[in-house]
Amino acid sequence: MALNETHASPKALGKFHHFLKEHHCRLTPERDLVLCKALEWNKHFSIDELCQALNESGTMVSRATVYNTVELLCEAQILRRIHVDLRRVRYERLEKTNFIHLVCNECGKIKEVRDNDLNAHMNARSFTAFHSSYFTICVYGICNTCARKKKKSHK
Amino acid sequence: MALNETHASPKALGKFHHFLKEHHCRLTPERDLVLCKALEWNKHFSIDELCQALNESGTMVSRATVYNTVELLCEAQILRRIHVDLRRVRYERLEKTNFIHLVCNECGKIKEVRDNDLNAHMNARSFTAFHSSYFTICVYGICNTCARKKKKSHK
DNA sequence: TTTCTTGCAAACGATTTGCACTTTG
DNA sequence: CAAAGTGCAAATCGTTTGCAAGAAA
Repeated sequence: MALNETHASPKALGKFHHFLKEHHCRLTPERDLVLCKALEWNKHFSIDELCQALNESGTMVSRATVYNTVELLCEAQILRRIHVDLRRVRYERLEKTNFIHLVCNECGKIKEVRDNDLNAHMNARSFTAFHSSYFTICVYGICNTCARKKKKSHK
Repeated sequence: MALNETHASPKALGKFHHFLKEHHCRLTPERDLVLCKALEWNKHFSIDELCQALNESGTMVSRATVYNTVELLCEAQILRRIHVDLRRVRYERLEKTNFIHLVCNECGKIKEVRDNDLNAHMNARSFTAFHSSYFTICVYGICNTCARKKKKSHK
């Protein structure tokens, strides 16, 4: 069940700090800022969106640091990376329910759909010689809006 | 059942030609060359690998044309694009059985695993207001080789 | 003959890197 | 104080684009 704990859940912050200590990394204000801002999203976001949001809230964190920190957050299993398409890598909270991502090949919009059976199946599944930490499912196709538009313009 | 019809299956070539005509695109030798070379793969490949293979077989096709043609082949439902990670977009024959891609976050290697139940489930599933044409499933984690290495070096 | 393709090279844009400066432990 | 992290700007690299020349229709 995806709880809507907006803003820095102390749980995630603690987890991150623990991860950093364990890996002999330093606790810096920038890292906390990035984490907190990232957790405000209830949907997937891009590095660029995260940077903009940080700028807008007046907290200055350089782009390079954001990249660096988001990478760490992925390793710490707090965020998950989704590769939707060529130029849009996106991130989301790992604790969120795992949705199916419906990607429209025309307009690029992403819709999220839940599939409990599928989740159960994937979570139960194990692989030989491989330790899985998370998975992503993307379905590519065309959304109704674009399909309608295409039909109209085509003939 | 993934048949191993190496080299240009005339079926795919015909399909491509039909697609091109339907979309008022021209039939060019370059497009055929790219298609044929792409079909030689039984695994996923990158644009770069495709270009290299074309060069090695002495057939000169410019990189831009390869990009262009592969795009067309995706639209024609002959190839499928897989977004495994940040810098590696890969392609594979669409007619191939849909495998689960196990991606190692350490070494980047991709292993393919079949899951018939999952395939059946996904193929049977339909989505509201969305017409799906294909899907990809990626599981991220760490392969045994890397896990072993990590354990050794860490402590 | 007209329009689409090709090939080249330049442009692009997200990500990475090098380096001097700052901060944490 | 030493080592790690930060910010900036430059470098990188896969992909895209503009345009002149060439080839389908």
